[in-house]
Amino acid sequence: MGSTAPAAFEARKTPVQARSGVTVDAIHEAAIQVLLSHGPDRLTTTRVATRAGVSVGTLYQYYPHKQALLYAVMERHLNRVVAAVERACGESLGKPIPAMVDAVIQSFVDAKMERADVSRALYAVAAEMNSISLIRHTGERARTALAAMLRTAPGARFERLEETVQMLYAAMAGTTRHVMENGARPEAVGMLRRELRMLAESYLLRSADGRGE
Amino acid sequence: MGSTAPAAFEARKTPVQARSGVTVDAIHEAAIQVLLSHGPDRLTTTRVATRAGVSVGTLYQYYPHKQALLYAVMERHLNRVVAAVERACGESLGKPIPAMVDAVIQSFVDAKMERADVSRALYAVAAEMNSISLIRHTGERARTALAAMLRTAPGARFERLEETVQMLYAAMAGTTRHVMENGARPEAVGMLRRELRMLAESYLLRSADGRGE
DNA sequence: AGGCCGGGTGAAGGAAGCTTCAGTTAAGGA
DNA sequence: TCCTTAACTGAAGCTTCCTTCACCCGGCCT
Repeated sequence: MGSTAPAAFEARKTPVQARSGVTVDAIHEAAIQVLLSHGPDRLTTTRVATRAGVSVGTLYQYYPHKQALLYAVMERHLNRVVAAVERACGESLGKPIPAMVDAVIQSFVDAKMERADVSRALYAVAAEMNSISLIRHTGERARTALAAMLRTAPGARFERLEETVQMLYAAMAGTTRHVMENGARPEAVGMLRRELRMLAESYLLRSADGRGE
Repeated sequence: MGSTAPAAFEARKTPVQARSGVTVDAIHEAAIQVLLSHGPDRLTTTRVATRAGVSVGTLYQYYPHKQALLYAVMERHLNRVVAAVERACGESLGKPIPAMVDAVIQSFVDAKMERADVSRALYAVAAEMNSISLIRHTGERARTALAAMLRTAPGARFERLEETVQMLYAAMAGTTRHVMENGARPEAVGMLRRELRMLAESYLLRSADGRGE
């Protein structure tokens, strides 16, 4: 985990005994809770530690500073989501576009929703991590997987695949974020699933010269 | 200005003489500069004041606290953008869907780009204003205008206009944000314009039962 | 000329947080 | 059982900022 994390954000020490593993998890979870209940600017290391049931000192044993903690939480979440997208893409190679869309949109939304609270909490953090490449890099991975998949769509010929994929991904991420930031109510999620599929499908079919099936 | 701003965020005093108007503008501009060069969490009132060429005291003469300043900057920008969308919608009543899309997407992207730096700087702030209704409220206005426009599209019958509009707006905002956060390079903006139009058009035509002409 | 007032100044008080470190507690092997 | 070492503790130092307030400047009216 975190093999590509910039030096400044690397974890301080790796859990050896079992209990410390539990502690790290508790800290992660606490960070999310605090993020949600107090907001990003009122997240203090002490608060996180208290919520996790440990002392601040313990927190600093695993993370060199506050930012590193947030980075780790973010990383864990993003990895989960891209992994889901990559899997869906891999399993849809060669299928017609509508099937691809079904698979990808579903797994994407599912991954986000499985820990909707985390997603929601992290959007706020993301802004302050702007300069960091983590997010950029993760998006890159997702787009690569999508492009690889679309290239195998039977009968489809994308004029500018790069751009199409970029747009597709931005639309996916953007609309999902929107729903999240408005509370992710079940009916809103249902509508997201339905409409996002429609949006993606109509856009892709239109972009694919050869009609995509 | 700011007639709907919550009491806690209201400006302290309204400029009377000309020079104070200049000062307020300078402070606004400085806030944006600092936001861009230092990031939201390193924006300090002193830094903003210095950059604006005034002293902190002056800043506090117009805004009761830091948040109020950021609120004001945000408000000004959002108003500009929604106004542009509302105008485009108003002028496109009764036109066929592709024409509507052309007008709206163009004015939206234009409005964002006219002060791309502001847009970019404010995304970061937005996260910390999550609880505030300003953003929600502005989105509402935009969606209302879009819905009113789409209702007049000849030959189109939208099954679930509410949802369609919500999705459309989320896609517009989401993709634009994406481009912004990646630096808004000219070619990226060009691609945004082109692809967003295509995406919106194909989605809307597909959503409109009656084909929308 | 005198004084009123919009506008401006910036040192200093005080709160809030991050991070450290000297010291304590608990595991697990010998 | 004893000892080494991982894990944990939390008060205190230090820094950073927000915000205030007592005071200054200069135009304009009488």
